[in-house]
Amino acid sequence: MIDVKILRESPESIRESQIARGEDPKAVDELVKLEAVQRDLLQKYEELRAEQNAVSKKVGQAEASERQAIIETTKRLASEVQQAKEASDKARDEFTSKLSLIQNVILGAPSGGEEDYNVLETVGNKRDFKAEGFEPKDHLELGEGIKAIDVERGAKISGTRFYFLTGIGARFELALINMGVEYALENGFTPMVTPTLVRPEIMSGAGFTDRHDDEIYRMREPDEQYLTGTSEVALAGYHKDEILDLSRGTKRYAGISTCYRREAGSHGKDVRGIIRVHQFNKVEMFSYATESQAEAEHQAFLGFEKAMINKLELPFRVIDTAAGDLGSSAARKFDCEAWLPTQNRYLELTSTSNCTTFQARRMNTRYRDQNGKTKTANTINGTLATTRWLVAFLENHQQKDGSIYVPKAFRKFLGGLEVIEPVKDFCANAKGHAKVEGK
RNA sequence: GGUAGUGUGUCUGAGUGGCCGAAAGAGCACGCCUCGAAAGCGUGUGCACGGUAAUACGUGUCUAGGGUUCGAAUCCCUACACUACCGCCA
Repeated sequence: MIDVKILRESPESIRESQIARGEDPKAVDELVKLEAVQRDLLQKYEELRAEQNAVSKKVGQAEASERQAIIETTKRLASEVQQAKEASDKARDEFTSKLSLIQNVILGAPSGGEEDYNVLETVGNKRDFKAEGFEPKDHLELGEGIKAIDVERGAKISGTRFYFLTGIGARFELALINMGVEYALENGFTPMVTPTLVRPEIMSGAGFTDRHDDEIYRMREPDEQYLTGTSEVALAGYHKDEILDLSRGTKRYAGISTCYRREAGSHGKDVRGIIRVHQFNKVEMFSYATESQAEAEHQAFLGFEKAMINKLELPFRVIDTAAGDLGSSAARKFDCEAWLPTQNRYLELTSTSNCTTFQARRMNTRYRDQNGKTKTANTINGTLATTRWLVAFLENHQQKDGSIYVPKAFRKFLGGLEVIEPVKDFCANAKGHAKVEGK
């Protein structure tokens, strides 16, 4: 939720932000009017209420003889107050429900839609498979070759866009998570295994509202929880209604959780393999920061993501996402996208957003500044590692014979494996991939 | 799932219809004392919104939402949470 103060004091900045996102700025003008109406009605109610309180107070002190007369007048007042309150509440509800539809005010993001991102940086070199003398295979073919991915049985068991990670695939997943957690620890994050079912107010507080029905799983009645698509949701709610001490730096958490996404709006997109799936695992960075810490923390998150991708020796680029492609909570978002040789395009591996005060406002998470004043906290989130990395890993590190090179920094998390060899038979242990470091 | 109890400010905790935004203590801030600190003493100390040049002032807030009443921390209902016991279960 955006700050009402900004709406009152500089609605122009919100208008501009909405325009950059490709939204109709008329909604902002309407909100300004609604806010004034709402405030006016609130004042009227409060005046009446003050009068009622004053008169009611006299009842207790009055002599028995005059008490009855006073009660008569307060009775009349009480019904007026009731009416004024109803009018005021109604105006407030209308205002807040419309206010909550306004997305966060952007912070330097380029304006425009999905294609209007800025490329900030390109890291590493794309491999030249022609020069190497073979046609690259895609991640699914490779994954099946080393018996790491089984989408057929995934579909049999759960439906399309589900998969099994088998043998070395399952080990890759655990290794990646372990590497992420170890790296997070080195950088002052507290690892957290989070709930993946959350109450509706946590879901909407984090900025995932019912508007996103086609993206979100929800429990059947009478259970009201949502399945979260990222541990960001649980971590954004973790400090709900709390006042944090951020005087010694940001509060950093690394959420480890399974993530669930309906992907109902993405028919026909990324249908092959495990690029876009309903369920995956993720290590997610999440930070609470003061106003002055927030942008630096966002940059730090981007740095952590780049470092992690470098550990896997993947070629990638960093983009500054355009306003129209930001989530409603984000004021700015950087994505790291790995090169996908078989599709001749980049694929999003990480995403880090600065949500400024948008999430924390509804969660009522605050901190005290140097003067002891309470202020709404800023939240920053970012992917540290996730199942999708397997796709980029397989495609970029494949060798002519279908084996997969394991980057040095990653080996210790994978039992010392240097190369993953294709295997004929399904094999749940490492014996089928026996090239171990040092041997 | 059932029954019972509990839910008060940063924390502990008093408060059973008007004198309660709330005793007391702790914590915190400031001052005195001290070379400095601790102890001691004194003063102050919630939040949100409206309002003001700033004060003043007003409204709301004792888990949340309803209700009763002229008036609710206090009485009633519902939800949520916690605790205990029972049941069930990995």
